[in-house]
Amino acid sequence: MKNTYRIGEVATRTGCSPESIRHYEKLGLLPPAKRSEQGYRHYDQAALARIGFIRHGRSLGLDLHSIQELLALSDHPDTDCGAADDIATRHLQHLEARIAKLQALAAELRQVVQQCRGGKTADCQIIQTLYDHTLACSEHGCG
Amino acid sequence: MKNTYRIGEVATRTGCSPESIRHYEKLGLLPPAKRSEQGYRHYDQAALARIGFIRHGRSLGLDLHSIQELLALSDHPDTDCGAADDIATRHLQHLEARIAKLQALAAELRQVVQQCRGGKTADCQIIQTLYDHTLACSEHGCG
DNA sequence: GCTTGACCCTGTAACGATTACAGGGTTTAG
DNA sequence: CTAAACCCTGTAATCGTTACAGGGTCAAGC
Repeated sequence: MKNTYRIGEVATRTGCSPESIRHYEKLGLLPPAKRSEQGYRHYDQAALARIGFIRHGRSLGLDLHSIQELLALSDHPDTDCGAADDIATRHLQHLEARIAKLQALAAELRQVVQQCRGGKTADCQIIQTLYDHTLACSEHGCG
Repeated sequence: MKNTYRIGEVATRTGCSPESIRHYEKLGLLPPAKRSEQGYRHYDQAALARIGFIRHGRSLGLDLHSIQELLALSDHPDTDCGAADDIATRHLQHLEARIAKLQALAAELRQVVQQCRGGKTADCQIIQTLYDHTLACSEHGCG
């Protein structure tokens, strides 16, 4: 059981590329890593946990700014939890809005695809629909 | 009824910013616009229709590369319609996959948010869950 | 005539998160 | 001793859009 890891091993353990880890450090989500005499970054378990935190947040679709806010809250255990709840709830609403929009898009695209009866491009209903604004934009206010 | 429009008027008519129009031209989705003596771009009805095509494709979530392919097909009316169908179908599948992923994310995030009971950050379940990989990653293979 | 504001032009950089280099040094295994 | 695999920094690419900077053109109003 090693107590420190170089960036490559951290990458394999966390599923986070070395480039991303360095990027997080540059952005301030990670504190400057300790360096060996040759300048190699070394990470301990706490750093691994922090990178895992970031990765998990990213896998939930949180942006790095939100994750940074959550990390800042985590670094100050005495602050109120409501701020964290706000960030997560805000993101959840953002997600739900995006899902709704994508579903509307998919429904419209499904309709467009179904209109295709084969044949030549000149008669293709997919292309015709894209040219004709009034058809596909009628159901939801696009543009 | 004018027969040509300057870029600003095209922008208001199509809902596409002048910057984007110039960008589409640089990328080759639009042919080089005719210029006035002073170098101002001028557009006719056909160009307006083409920009509308692009905008509509974008509003459906198509990327500019796919739109360029569709425009190329549209420019060659004798080609087979199947290629257009492929592009649209491929994008639809892409959309559906993204929706499914976002829904899984939202479900997980909803669960995380519900665990928050208020209080101090030190006890916040939102932050704890982000630190703890095993909890939230169990349901779908994240990472 | 002269200024003000609204246009237009080009080229470049920013956004967010990641990836891919180039160009160089270090470690490790054969 | 050498080749592969690793590490470093810094820069540029990706995607589509927006925002500049720095300059030219044209209309209306004084």
